[in-house]
Amino acid sequence: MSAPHPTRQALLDAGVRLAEASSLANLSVNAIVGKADVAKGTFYVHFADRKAYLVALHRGFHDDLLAQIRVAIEPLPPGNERIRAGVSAYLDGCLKARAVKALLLESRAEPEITNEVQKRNRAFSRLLASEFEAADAVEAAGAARLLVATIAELALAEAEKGNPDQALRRHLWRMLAAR
Amino acid sequence: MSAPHPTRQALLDAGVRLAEASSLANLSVNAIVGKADVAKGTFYVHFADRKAYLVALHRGFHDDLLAQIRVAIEPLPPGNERIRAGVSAYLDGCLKARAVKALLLESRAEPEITNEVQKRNRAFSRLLASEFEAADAVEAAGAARLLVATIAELALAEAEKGNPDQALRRHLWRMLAAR
DNA sequence: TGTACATCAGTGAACGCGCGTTCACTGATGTAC
DNA sequence: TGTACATCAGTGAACGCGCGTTCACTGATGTAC
Repeated sequence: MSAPHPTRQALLDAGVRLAEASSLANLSVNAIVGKADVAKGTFYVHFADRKAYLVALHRGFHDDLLAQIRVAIEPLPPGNERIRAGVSAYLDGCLKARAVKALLLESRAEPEITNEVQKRNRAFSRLLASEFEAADAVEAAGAARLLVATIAELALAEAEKGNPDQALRRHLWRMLAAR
Repeated sequence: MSAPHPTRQALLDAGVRLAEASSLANLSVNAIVGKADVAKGTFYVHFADRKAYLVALHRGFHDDLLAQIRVAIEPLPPGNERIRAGVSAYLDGCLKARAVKALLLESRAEPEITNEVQKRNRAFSRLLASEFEAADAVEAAGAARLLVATIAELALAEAEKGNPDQALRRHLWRMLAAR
């Protein structure tokens, strides 16, 4: 993992800060370069176009989340405790990243990055399905897809609230067990 | 329920047809009046601005869905069968409305109508929670919220597929039972 | 050590474009007398 | 029946605006000789 160019990173950081404060729709190139305090042309030194920038922003967000999940589940043996640890890592990671509302939800509307979001959600679903000791792999995949959507909704609910919602998490554990 | 003005209805129909074909982002006033074959100024005869139009579009969509659900559950006694009938009516209604992808998902990004979407989702949640014969009303509300998100995701999955996904629905019934 | 050239991140004015919205106007229909 | 006026949906050219993108240029740093 080579160190990214500092100005490129500054532009991505500016995007995260903007997404924290408002919505993806306000992530204009003007706003980004304003926040990063660089000239407009500089944006195009580091990104082919706005679409490429948004994809990069997403990728960074999800890569971070995935890394946190891996750290959380790595020491645990397969089983429900491991699954809950992974899901908790996801939810806690979302809570720390206050840009989650914009990145998780609103970006689904931008046709340019829908593919990226779907790819990431499928990756999460596969990860979850692989934890189910399922006799039928197809059934596990279906269950995982619905559960990933449920988990994302919970992350949004907590993002609005600002802190963990234990009652909702309890419901989630029950759904995970019922699968 | 008084009959709406025909031109106003034509503008709303044009929006639905556009949403079926592409995304909400493409629902520009230009595109709408083009599809409805009226002058641009006519749009503002019937709607205060674009935001008011989008809210009206949503309201129509959800009112239809709710009416279908009410018809489906009305003759049934309380219980799991009634819940499944209501959810099935929702999913089947979404499948018939091919604009569902745009209206259900992408509109969450438009800050102007987020409130409207949240209000409607809360209404669905309350409807679902009221079907649970719960000792604890607070717990039922939490479960209902997560389940509404799961059901919406399933509707999206079926919208992409084009027909009912029985395996996913089976998972949903299991989650509804586990609640 | 000094000169010439190459590289490349950074600059910011300028561009065309499509957007949402406005507004003076038209023309059909209804109402008053 | 005819005339004058009011109402109101509909028109479309024109508006200002902010957007994403381009491009000729700058200036610092590295390389060759």
